[in-house]
Amino acid sequence: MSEPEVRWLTEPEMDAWRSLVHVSTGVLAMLDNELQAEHAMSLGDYEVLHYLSEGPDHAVRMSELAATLHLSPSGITRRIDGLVKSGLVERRPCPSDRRGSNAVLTPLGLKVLETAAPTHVRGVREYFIDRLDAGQLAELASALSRIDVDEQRAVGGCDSAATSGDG
Amino acid sequence: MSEPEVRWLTEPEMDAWRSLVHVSTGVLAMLDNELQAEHAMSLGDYEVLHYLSEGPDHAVRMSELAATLHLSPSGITRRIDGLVKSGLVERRPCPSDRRGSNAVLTPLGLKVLETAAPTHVRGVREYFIDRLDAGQLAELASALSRIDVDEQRAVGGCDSAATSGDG
DNA sequence: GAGTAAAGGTTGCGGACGCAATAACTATTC
DNA sequence: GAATAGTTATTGCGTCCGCAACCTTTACTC
Repeated sequence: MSEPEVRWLTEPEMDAWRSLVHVSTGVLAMLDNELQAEHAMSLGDYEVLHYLSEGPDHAVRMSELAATLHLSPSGITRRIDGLVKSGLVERRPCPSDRRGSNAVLTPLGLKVLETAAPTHVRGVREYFIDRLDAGQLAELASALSRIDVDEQRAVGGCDSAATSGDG
Repeated sequence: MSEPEVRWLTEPEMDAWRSLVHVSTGVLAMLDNELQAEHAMSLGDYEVLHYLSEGPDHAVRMSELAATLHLSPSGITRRIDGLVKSGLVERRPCPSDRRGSNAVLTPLGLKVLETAAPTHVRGVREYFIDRLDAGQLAELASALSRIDVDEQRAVGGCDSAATSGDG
């Protein structure tokens, strides 16, 4: 038994795929640059703070953070390490499961998040939202929602995104 | 003069943005995992080979590779370093500009690309293309094409993506 | 309860990559 | 032509993060 026939991508399919990668990695890089320049903060850290701010009591389980942000266990551990060292996040034992930890937003962390938020939101608008009309945005969201990534294992060498790079 | 009024994101706007990031980093991570598992190759390397295969004489300028893949100059240098060490790519001086280098696909590199391509294409279909109908795909491509990332500087700390990086 | 399997989280290690500095070359201005 | 500024690519250094190994706690099986 040999190859079960490859269905190569058509031109429009290839275009759509490349656009998705190019746009998302490009916009993410620009947002990161802006946060870095104006608030000395990475987009990754911003995303952690933002997600914590939505959790009950501003607390989220480490494993949940990792899954949401597509980080490995060690990745989320060290990201939280950094935020703890900066005083933006605290680690607390999880009451219901003594294996686990919660990452908790500190008052300072909330303050920093609120300070950085305008920069981030402005960027998301400028580079993404405001370039589409409401209809396009709805179509795009609907299309993307059909692609439920989390049914599969998605942690691992995220290379270029980072490039896919990757990373 | 204080804040020039932040236009916060509406619910659907936020959804669209988060979906874009989540889907793209997630799909990139899965594709990278598959290439890694089946061909011991990163998605980033695959993308370089693929892009080289489309250049005239299978050659592309370093700076052009960097811009296309959203990598910094040092990033593309070391990625090519690795591919040269594996024998998949050669470096050649650029005839028209003696500062520059071309990365050139070797016969082995082309062979490796062709071997890995079915895995990659199958993944792109499975996780992305085949979950949308033709209309959705066209809408999505059209929407994304409105977001021309390269008008701005997009190289810099591409953090989460790369999500991972999203990857 | 004892024994095994599985899950949550941390650490050592190594790879990938951005930034700053540098070298080589080109373009521009005088 | 000389001087200056800009572009291209590479290297030193530091950071981020995935993998594998490990420890602790929980879940499952008997």
